[in-house]
Amino acid sequence: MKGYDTMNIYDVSAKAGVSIATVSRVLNGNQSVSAKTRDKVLRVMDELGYTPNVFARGLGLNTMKTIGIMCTDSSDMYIANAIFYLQRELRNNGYDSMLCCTGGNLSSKQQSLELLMSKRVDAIIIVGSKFLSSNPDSDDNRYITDAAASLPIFLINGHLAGHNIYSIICNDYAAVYSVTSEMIKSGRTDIVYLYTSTSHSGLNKLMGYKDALSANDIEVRPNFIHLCTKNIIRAKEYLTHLHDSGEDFDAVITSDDSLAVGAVKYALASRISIPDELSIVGYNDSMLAICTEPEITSIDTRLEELCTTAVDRLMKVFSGSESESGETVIPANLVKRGTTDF
Amino acid sequence: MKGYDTMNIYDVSAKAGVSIATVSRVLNGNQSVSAKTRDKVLRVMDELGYTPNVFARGLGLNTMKTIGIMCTDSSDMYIANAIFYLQRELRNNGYDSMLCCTGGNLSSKQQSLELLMSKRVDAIIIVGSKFLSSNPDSDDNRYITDAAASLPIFLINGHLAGHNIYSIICNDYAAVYSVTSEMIKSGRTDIVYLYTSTSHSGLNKLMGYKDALSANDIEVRPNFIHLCTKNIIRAKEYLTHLHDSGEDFDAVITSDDSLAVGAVKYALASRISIPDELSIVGYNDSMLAICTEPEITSIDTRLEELCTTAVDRLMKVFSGSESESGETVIPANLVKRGTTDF
DNA sequence: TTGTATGCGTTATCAA
DNA sequence: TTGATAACGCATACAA
Repeated sequence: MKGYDTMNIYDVSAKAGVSIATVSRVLNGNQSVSAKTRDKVLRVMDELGYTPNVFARGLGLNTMKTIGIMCTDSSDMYIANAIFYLQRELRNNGYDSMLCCTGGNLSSKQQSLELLMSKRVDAIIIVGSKFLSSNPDSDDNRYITDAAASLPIFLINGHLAGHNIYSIICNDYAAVYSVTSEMIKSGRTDIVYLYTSTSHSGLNKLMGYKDALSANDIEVRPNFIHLCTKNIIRAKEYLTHLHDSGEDFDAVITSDDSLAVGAVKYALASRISIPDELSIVGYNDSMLAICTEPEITSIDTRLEELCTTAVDRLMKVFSGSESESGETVIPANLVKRGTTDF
Repeated sequence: MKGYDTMNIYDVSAKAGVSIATVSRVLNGNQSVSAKTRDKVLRVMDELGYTPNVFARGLGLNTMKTIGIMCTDSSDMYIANAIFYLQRELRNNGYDSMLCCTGGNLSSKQQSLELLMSKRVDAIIIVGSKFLSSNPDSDDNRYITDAAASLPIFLINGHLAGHNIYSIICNDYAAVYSVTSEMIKSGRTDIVYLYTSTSHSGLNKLMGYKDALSANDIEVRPNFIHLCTKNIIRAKEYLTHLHDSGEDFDAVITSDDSLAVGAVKYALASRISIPDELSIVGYNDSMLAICTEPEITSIDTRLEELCTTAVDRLMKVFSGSESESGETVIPANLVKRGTTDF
């Protein structure tokens, strides 16, 4: 007993003694069906275990009520959470989702997008700023703007200009600027910045750090800024190296909790007290932030709001009540824990 | 400029001066087309930017080349990783995936399964033992065995008996039995076991712990076994409580890395040295295991192998070369780190 | 309120 | 090797 049953609208119509048009009307909640007829049809559908065939439906309507979700790597905790929220919200609005994890390779991204489009998804949501090329001059994002001619493209935590392209982003610049300023106000001056990515979002954060220093007349020191891979070990190693080479620093701000964990591990290994001698700030407020002792002060980027907002806007685009492309910005939120004393 | 272009097989046939049947043959790589005709058709397709309509195709073939993936919560790191691997493997085999995160609610699970089936997915992969009801006597898993009448159901890290149901699981019992034995052999006798779930897999692990104790003539003490939610804090609290109530223990084995992190935090807070005074073992070998200082010895459940094996078997089922339902068991692997001294 | 007829874009069967 | 044509299951414009 394999494969789907192949009950169709004709079977229902025959058994119910009505036309297929009437069955179809019942199926689609059309009002102009008498209650009596409707009940009969519904009863027959139930008896027969009938389920409508999505292909036939899609053929006429040319939509599957399905949204494509693309990301580079769904095992990244931040992205995994986004997928969860998006999927839940879409479902609440009667849409399903089809997931594509592409990896970092450009041609693989292009291929995935083509694949989703060949499945006739109704829109595409791209999660994570790393998905996009951060070089605005290159043609590397061209395939996305091209696709936007056919269907709405939403970017969660990413930015791309273009018609039919919608960005929902967290105010990363303001978040880092603000926490850096607070750090300075609390008396720290030698603040290291560790980051993971040169994406649009990554560069915004970095700029927030730099500008906050400048605004307080603190010199921006190149060796206090370091690009790590998203990796606990690398962060720990770099700080150890910095320390061993005689540099003094009393705070570390990071673009990801994993790097902050690395900073904590560096301090523990070097017998440096947290937060007295070293203050540490993470980013994303993930589970990693509460794994260490002390637990890590972290910037909550309000991912859930980003996702619900994206789906809300998408539904508005579908209903025609929103047509303006552009950015929606959501402010971040600082969660204070044991690695800071302000 | 919205919506998909609607080039079809007729446009191609007209422009190429052949029948739609011939176009279809070219599309499907049918051999009985002359090279000359094939080239012409391909050229026209390219010029027109034609892409076949999946709905029309699905209507005839009744398949979308899409696999449904179900889980309770894709933001769980273990599951997020599984989704990543599955999606990659399926893609390599020409299949796409449709994700459904259901939450823990039974009716929501049933609804999701119906939804996936209504989209005519070709098979369903269920990830995580928590998805299933662990009560074999209840009818709570009935909807799954029913669905198996229509399409193959695969379980990653879950078990359910039934025709057309395939389980790919890690040998959790053996893994915990083995690490507990090793712990005992290294001289520990007062071993606490913390676990997160009473799923099939969860109970197997617990049994491994109990049996290892019994095999070494060590008493199984009820208060040394504790069910936490998957939560760092709860684990820490319970151990603190145990310690404060005067119980002596020299090892903690857990069913999840998060609980092991809690154990480490307990030890740090109570100034108990690791691993000298307290030895700790985690489970799943996730990123959490390397967040703490010292890093946590953890059981690698070979999730990637589980996933690739599942997809391999699925493809065999599709090709008809595998028809036997049943379990595939993959052994776990102990990754030794700083929280143990054996 | 209900029914009839047609189109949607393929694949597959049968003839030529 | 090709072409004509019949499914495939549904939605919908138009008739009744």
